[in-house]
Amino acid sequence: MSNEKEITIYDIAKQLNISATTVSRGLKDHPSINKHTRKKIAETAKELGYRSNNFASSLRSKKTHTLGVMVPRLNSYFMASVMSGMEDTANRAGYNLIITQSLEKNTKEVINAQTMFNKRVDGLLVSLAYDTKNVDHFTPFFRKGIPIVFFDRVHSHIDSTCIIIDNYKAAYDITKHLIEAGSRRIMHLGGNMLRNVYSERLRGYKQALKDHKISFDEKLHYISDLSEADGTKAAEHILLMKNKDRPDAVFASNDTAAVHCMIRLKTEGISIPGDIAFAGFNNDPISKVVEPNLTTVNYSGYAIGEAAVTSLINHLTGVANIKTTNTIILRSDIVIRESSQKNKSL
Amino acid sequence: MSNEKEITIYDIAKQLNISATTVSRGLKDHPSINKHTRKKIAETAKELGYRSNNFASSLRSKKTHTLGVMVPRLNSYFMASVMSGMEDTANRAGYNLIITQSLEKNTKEVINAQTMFNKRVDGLLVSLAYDTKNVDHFTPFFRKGIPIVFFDRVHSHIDSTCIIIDNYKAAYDITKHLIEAGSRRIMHLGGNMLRNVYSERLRGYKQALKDHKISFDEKLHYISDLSEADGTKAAEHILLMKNKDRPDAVFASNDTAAVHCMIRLKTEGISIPGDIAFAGFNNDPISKVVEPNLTTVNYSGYAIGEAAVTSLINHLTGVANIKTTNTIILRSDIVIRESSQKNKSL
DNA sequence: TTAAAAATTGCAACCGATTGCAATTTTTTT
DNA sequence: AAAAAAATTGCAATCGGTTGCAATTTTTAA
Repeated sequence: MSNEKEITIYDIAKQLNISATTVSRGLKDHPSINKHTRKKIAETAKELGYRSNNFASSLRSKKTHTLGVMVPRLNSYFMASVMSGMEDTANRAGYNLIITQSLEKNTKEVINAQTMFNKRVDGLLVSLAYDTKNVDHFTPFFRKGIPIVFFDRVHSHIDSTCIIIDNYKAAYDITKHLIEAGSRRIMHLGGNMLRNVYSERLRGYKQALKDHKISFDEKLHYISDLSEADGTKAAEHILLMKNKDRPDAVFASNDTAAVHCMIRLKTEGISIPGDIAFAGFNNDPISKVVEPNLTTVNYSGYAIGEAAVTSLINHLTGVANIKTTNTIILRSDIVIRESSQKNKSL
Repeated sequence: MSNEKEITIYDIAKQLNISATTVSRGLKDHPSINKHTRKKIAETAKELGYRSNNFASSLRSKKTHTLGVMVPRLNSYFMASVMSGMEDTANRAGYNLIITQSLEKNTKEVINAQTMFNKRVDGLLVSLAYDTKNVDHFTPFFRKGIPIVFFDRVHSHIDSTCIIIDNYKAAYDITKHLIEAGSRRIMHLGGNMLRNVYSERLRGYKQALKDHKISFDEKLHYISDLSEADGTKAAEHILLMKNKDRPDAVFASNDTAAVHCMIRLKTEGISIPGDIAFAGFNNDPISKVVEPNLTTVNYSGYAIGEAAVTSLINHLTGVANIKTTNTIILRSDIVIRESSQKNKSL
C-alpha cells in the first residue's frame, strides 16, 4: 500500500519544460513532433517510470482498446484453442479481451451482450448459443456502428464478417469417405439446426448420400446437444433399434458425442468399425485416444481465433471494411483413422 | 456509425433538476441519498438509456474493476474449466478479466506481468510458467499493494493467498493405492521440480513408497513437460529398460502423459494393468476414454477458479485480508478405474 | 415552539490524456 | 534578406464521473 505518486504526462512535461500536449503526442509518435523531442520524451518517460493511464485516454478518445468475446462455453479443447489464438493476436495489437460465456443459453447471451455494450467494447467476437433464434440483442451494436465478427457459430448479417470453415464440404467429404469405406446406412448425430455449423454439416451429409444414390432416412438423424451423455444416449437409441434398422455407420457432429457413443456400443459387444463405423468432427484430443482411433475433421481453433481478431482489428483501424469482407473460410481436412474403415483390414 | 449522443449523469440531473453529484450517488445506492430520489434517478436513467462510463469512473476512483489472469496455457481442459469458474464469478461481482498466457515461458510471463501492471488491474490471478524461478516481476504489484492470488502453480509469498489442492496427499493416496493394488516398482512421470504441484506430488509418491518399505529409485523418476510427446517418449524410455529394471506401474503427474505413455506401450503388446499399471492426475476427459480407463485424481478447475476470484475480490472489497487467509486447499479425490488394478479381475 | 441532530443535496475541484486551432520556430524559396 | 511554406509546439477546453466539505432541509428532542 505504498503511496508513490503516479507519473503523468504533466510530470514529464515539467521536467522537460515543454507542454503536456507535446508529451502526449510524442509518446504516441505523432508525426508533427520533432524526432529529437520525441526521443527526449521517451527517455524521460522511462526514467520517471511513467505508465499511461488508459482511462483518461479512453475517456477522451472514446476508444477502449477492448474487444468483447462471447462464446457458448470455454471449457472445450476447441474453444480453448480459439481463445488462445485470440489472446495472442489481440495482445500483440495492444487490445484486451473481455470474455463471457452463454453456457448455451440465449437468455444469458442477451445479458452478456448488454454487459459488453456497457463496457463499451470497441468490437465484438461472437459464437452463438445453442438456442439463439435472432440477433436482436446485437442491434445496439449495429446501431452504434460497433463492428461484430461472428466465428464458428455464425449469423449472416449484412454488417458483419464471419469466420468459418466449410462445414458443408467437410461433412460431405467425411460422409463420402464413410460410404467409400463400405458403409450404407449412415446415422447422423447432429446438433441444433438453428446453428449453421450443424445445419451445414447435415446438408453436406445429405448431399453425399444423394450423390451416392442413398436416400436420406429421417430416422437416422438424431438431434441432441452432443454432450458426453448425449453420445451415450444415442448409443442406447441405436441399441433399441431393430437389427435391420440399425445403422452401419455413425457420423457425429462432434468428437465427444462420437466417442461416447462408441464407448457405450463397445460395452455391448458391437464391433467398430466392423458392425458400425464412426466419424466425428473437431479432432479433439480424445479422438486419438479412443479405440479404434476416430476419423474426424481437423481444423485449427487457434487459426479461427487469430483470423477473427485480425479481421476485427483491421476493421477498427480502417485497414479493411467489414462490409466488403463478408466471410472468411479457413482450411479444414478430414483425418482418416481406423474407426471408419469397414472394408480394410488394419 | 450513428451519432446519438451518449447520456450522462448530467442529462439525468438536468431532467430531474438536481445535481450531478446526487445522480452519481443515487446510481450507486449511496446511503445518504433519499430513497425516493434514488428511485427517480434509476427511472430516468433507464428511460434515457443511460450507461455509465467506466473510464470516467476509473479515472477518478482509480479502480479499474478489472482482474488480470496469467496462466501457462489456455488450451487444456483443466485450465479452460478454471477460466470458466473465474469468468462466472468475476462477472457476477461486476469485474472483468484480462487474460494472458505465458506459454510456459518465463520471459513471456515477465512481459505479461508488465502489461498487467500497465493496464492497472485491481488484482492478479496467477498460475506460474514451467520455468519461472523467482517472482521479481511481481514486485511492482507488491510494492503498490496490488493483491495477487496464486492458484494451482503457486509461489508462497507473505503477501498472497494460494489456492491449491493437497497435491502431496493426492499423490500419496494414489501411490498407496497402486501399491495396495499389487505394484511395487512404480515409476513416476513428473514435471519440473520448480513447481509446487510437481514437487509435492513427488513428495507424496516418495512418502507412500517409504511407508510401504519400498525404497525410492532415482531411475524411476522421469522428468518432462508432460506433453503428449513426452508421454510417448517416456514409454520408449521404458521399452529400452532391461526387463528386470522395468516398472510394474507408472504414476504420471498428468493424464495426458499417462495416456500417451499407455498408448505407446500397448502398441508393443504390453498389457495394462497386467504388465504395467497406470495412474494419472487431473481427471481429464481422455482418462475416461483410454482403455483401460485411467485411475486418476479428480479436482474441479471450476472450483479453483471460483475460489481464486472470490478470494481476490473479498480482499479488494476489504471483506478479508490476503495476509491472514494465506492458503486455501480445495477438495480432491482419487478416482479408481481399471488401469491401476493389477490384482483384481475385472 | 425552538434548538439540536440527522438526513439530503450541491459546489467545485479533480482524475490524466486528447485535440482543434492558433502561435511560434525553422526551413525553403525567391 | 525578405517572404512564403513547412514543421513544431502550446493553449485551453473537454471527456464524465467522484468526493471532501459545506449548505440546506427534514426530523427528533427538549
